[in-house]
Amino acid sequence: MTTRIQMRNRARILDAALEVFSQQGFRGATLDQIAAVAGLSKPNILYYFDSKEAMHRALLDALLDVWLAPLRALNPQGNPQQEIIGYMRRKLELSRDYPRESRLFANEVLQGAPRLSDEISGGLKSLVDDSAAIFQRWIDAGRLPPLDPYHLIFSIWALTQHYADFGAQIRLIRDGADPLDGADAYLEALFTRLLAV
Amino acid sequence: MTTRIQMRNRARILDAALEVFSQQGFRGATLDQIAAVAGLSKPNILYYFDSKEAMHRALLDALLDVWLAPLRALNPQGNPQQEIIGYMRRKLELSRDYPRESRLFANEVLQGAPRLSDEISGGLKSLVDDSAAIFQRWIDAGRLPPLDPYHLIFSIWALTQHYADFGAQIRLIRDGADPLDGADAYLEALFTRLLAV
DNA sequence: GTCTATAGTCTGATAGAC
DNA sequence: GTCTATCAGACTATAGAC
Repeated sequence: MTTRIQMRNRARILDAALEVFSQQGFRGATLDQIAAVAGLSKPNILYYFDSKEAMHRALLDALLDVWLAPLRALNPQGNPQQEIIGYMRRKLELSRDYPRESRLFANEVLQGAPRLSDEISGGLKSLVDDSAAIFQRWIDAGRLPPLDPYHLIFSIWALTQHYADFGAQIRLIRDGADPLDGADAYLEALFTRLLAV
Repeated sequence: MTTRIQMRNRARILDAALEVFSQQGFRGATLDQIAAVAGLSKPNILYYFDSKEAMHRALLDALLDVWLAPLRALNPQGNPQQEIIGYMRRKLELSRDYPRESRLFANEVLQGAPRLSDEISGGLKSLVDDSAAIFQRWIDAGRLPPLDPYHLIFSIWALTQHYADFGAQIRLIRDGADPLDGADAYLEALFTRLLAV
């Protein structure tokens, strides 16, 4: 049986682990740091998770649903421009609301995705293939300009995730301002121009 | 005096360090790994560099010139569309020719840029400010659409560096193909559409 | 469930022979 | 200049008291 205290502690540990892993990467993070952020002792967090890797895996697995939800929400029957810009907006919201998750994912991919499970990578690939097929049909129907569908998806990821993953650099250049200031309007203008037929 | 052997060993160590740091991050990298890749013993690489951090610093410092060169090549007297697309192309070439350097930099920024020297960050900021001012004058003259100059720069970085930094993810989705396949044509089309007045 | 204590391993760096 | 040997500290994980 799982008590309320157990659930609360698990949640606190995962939140602390996300905080540390997203900033330091897997190997850079230490259980001491995670325990300190969680406000628990080191053996205690290992009572809830078998190992450091188990914590990391739990975070990546939990990430999957949140991360792919915007792409799943794409409607093949909708208006191409509205659908794609809507997808971009939802991805940008993820950068705003879940920057730590974005950096956790970026850290993992940057290191060659060694701990990304087959489930995650497989689900990701088939979802991208399906979405690219939808884009291609819109292009064939003359409702979108002839842009490579895969690169279109990559460019949405690149543009939106950049604000979370490279936020430190943007803050440095813009004197500490919120990296996402003005990003909505800029990206909407960019995609409006890009997708016009 | 510095001999040829010393120079060659220094270069081998730096190349090995780049290989390991770019894939594992600063804390994830170990001197054992770097020594193995360099084909030298651990004490020997510490004979050439005082510490692990000294190696990392040497790499980041060497990175500065290469990394900022494309932005320096911007010509205020040139044609806005050609200048910006030319800048984008040179940045994309960096992702193709120096993906490890791109990932080294990404790792550093992702972790909050704790080891980015003031010289690097200061030089970066003033160069970006100058370039943004050039873009703004082009906009004021009606030669560019009214796009936020800073976000325009961020989007060039995001789009081009993504192919190096997230290459593992792209390779996974595209069945192992070269991440940069078709990127040139796609990005040229994107910026042609974006920058048209 | 949570703690202190600690085992066992890894890591950055140094000592000293050659 | 390069090696073997090794130190001191940090790290993940476990043992065992409570």
